Amino acid sequence: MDKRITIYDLAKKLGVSAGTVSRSLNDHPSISQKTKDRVITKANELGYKTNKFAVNLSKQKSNTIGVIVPKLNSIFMSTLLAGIEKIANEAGYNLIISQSLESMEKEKINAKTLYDSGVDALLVSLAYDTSNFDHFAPYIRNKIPLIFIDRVHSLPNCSTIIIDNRLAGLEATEHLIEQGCRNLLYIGGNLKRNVYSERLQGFKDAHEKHQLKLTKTNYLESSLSPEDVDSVIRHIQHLENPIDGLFVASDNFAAHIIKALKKENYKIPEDIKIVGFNNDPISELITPTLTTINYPGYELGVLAGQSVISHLNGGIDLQPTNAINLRHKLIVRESTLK
Amino acid sequence: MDKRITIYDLAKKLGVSAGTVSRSLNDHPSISQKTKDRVITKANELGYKTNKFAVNLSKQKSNTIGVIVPKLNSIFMSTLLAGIEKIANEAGYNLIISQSLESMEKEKINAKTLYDSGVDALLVSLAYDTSNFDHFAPYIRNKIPLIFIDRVHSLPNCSTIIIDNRLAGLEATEHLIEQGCRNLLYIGGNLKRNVYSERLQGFKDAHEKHQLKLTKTNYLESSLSPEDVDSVIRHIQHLENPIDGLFVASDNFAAHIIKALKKENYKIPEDIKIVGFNNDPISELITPTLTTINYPGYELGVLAGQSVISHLNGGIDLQPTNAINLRHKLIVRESTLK
DNA sequence: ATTTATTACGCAACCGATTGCGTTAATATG
DNA sequence: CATATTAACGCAATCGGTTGCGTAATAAAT
Repeated sequence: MDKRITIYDLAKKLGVSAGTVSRSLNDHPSISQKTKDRVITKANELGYKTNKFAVNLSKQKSNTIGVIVPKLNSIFMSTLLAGIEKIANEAGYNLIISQSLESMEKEKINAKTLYDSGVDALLVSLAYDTSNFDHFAPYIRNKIPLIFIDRVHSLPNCSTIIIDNRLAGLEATEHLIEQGCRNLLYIGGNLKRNVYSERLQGFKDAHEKHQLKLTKTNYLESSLSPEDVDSVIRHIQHLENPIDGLFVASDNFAAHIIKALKKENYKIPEDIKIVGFNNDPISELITPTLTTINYPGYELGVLAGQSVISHLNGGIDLQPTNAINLRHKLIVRESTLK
Repeated sequence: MDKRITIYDLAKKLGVSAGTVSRSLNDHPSISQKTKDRVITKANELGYKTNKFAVNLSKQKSNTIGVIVPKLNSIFMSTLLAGIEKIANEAGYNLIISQSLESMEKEKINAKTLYDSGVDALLVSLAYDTSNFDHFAPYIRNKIPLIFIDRVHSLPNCSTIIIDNRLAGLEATEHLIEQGCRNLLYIGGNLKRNVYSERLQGFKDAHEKHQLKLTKTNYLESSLSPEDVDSVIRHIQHLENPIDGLFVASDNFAAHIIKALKKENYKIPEDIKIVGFNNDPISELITPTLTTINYPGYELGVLAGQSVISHLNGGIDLQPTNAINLRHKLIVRESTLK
C-alpha cells in the first residue's frame, strides 16, 4: 500500500516489457487495443502512478511554467496571475511563481533558479529597476519561450502582452482637458518602465494636441507607495500655478492622494479632478469614485497563458517578435465631474 | 555552447569518475580538497549546470512546495502568498501555486496534480465548499507535510496556522456593544469554513456575555461577493428591529455594504456602526474609514513558510497536531465612532 | 505456397545525477 | 618491517520512464 509501483512491476505481472507498458499507458498506436486494455486495467488495479521525475528526466521538460512578477500582493498582479493560472491549469501545466520584490537582483536570481528548475517557459513582468537583461539570455539561447507582460522590454524573439499605454495616457489626459482642466500633473512610477513612460508620453501628446504648454513641474516620478504621499502633496501645494487636474498612473496611489488632498481641504472634483489607472476595485469604493482606465488584468493573464501554451504545444513560432495589444477603456466616474 | 554538459563530461575531461565529480560538487567529505577544486574549476570553466530533473529522480524530491488557495486575486490571499514565497524562495524552494476557485472539485484536481508533480509539501487554504477531505489522504499516507492556513480543517498530523477567529469575533462584537449598539447583524461566509463559523461563535459569545438576546435574524450567511450586496441591503431594510451595528467578516464586502447603505441614506456611523475584518488597504481609504480586525496575512504566510521549511529540513515532527495561533488586533476607525 | 507488408512487441540504450560498497594507496601503529 | 587504519576514489546499481530499432508473428498479395 505504501510502495510505489512502476512500469516494471506492471510489466512483470503482465508478462510484457516495460516499453510496452509505457506505450500502452501513453496510447501509442503501435500497441494493440487488447494489450492496452490489459495494461490499463492492471494499472488501475494496482494503483499505478506515473513518476513525474522520471518523465521529466527522459523528456527533458517539466510541464511547468515559470512566472516572475514584481510583487504578488497587488490587485493587478494577483488578478493577472489568476488569469494565467486558469489557463495553465486547464492545459495541465503547473505554475511556479516568484516575486522580484521590484529588485533587479532578485529578478536575476529568480530567473536563474527557474531556469535551473527547468521551466518550459517563462512569463515576466519586470521589476521596478531592471535595466539589464542578461539574465534572460539563457532562455533565449535555449529557445525557451519568454513572454513579457505589462512591464515589458523588447527582446528578440520574445512576445509582449500589453495595452496601448500611450493612447490610454492620452485619453485620460484629454478627458481631464475636456472637463475643463488646464494645468495638469502626471504622477507615474519609474520612467524606465514602459508603462509609466508611455503614459507620460500620452500625457504629453494630449498637451500638444490641445496646445497646452508643459513644463517639468507637470510630471512627477514617484514610487507610488503610500510613503510617498506626503511629498507628492507638498509638491502640489508648492506649485506656482495651482493644478486643477491630476493623472495618477495607479488607482491605489490615487486613492491615497485623494484621501490626503481631502484632508488638506481640497475639494474633489471641484478643485482638482483626478484620473487613476487600472480600475482596481478600490476605484469605485472611495469617495468620490475614481475615474480611471480599465486595465484588463485577468484577460491579460489569460492571453499570456494562451500564448505560452500554444507556443509550447503547437510550437507556433508566429512573428519573431509578437506584440499583443489588449483594449483599454476610460471609465468616467465622480472624480472628474464638471 | 548549446549542449549541456554533464558530470560525465566533466569526469572524462578530468580523468576521474562521475561519482567523484558528483561528490565534489556536493562538497562530500570523502573527497580531497584538491580534487574538489579541480572539479569545481573545470565545472565553472565549462559552464556546467546541474540537471534538476536527474537530481529529482534520484532523490525523489523536487524542492518544490505546492500551494492551493481559493483564489489568487484577493488582497488577503496574495499577501499571504507573498509571505510564503519570501520564505520559500530564501530557503531555495520553488512554489507551485494553484487556485481552487472556491470549488471542491478543482481543489481535488489540484491536490492530485500537485501530488503527482511530486511536491515536497502542501499548503492549503480550503475552498468555500470543501466538505470532504479524502483528496488529502495521499499526502498523509506518504508523510508529505500538509499544512492548513486560514481556512483550515483538523486532520491528524497536519498543522494549522490561524488566528483566534472566535476571540476576534467576540472583540469586534463587544466593541460595537461598547459603542452603544444593541441590535447587531453578523454577515459572514459559508459556515462550513472555520473562519466564518468561529467569528459567528464569537459574535454569539459577546451577546451572551452582555446578556443581549439573539435570533436567527441577527446573522446572515452570504457569498461575500458584490452581487450579494443588494439582497443584504434588503434584508437590513426589512428587519423588524432596525439594526444599529454591523459586523462583516470581510473588509471588502463591508466596503460595498457601506457604499450601498450610504446610497440608501443611512448615516455611518450615526445610524449603523460597522466593523469589518482583515484590515485590507481599502479599510482606511473609504469614507468613513472602517474599524476592522487586523489579520496579519503576510505574517501568516511567513509562518506557514517557516513551518514547512523546518518540517522539510529538520524533519521536526513537533506535536502531532500542531496549531499555530497568530495575534490579531482590533483597529478602531471612523465607522464605529460614537 | 512463397513473398511482402503490417502489426505488435521486446530489447536495450538513454536521460543525468546519487550513493552503498569495494578497492587502492598513503599513513599510522606496534 | 608487517599490519591496521584511513583517506580518496572508482564501480555499478538505481531512480522510473521513453524511444529508436530490430524481429517474430500474422495478414495480405502474388
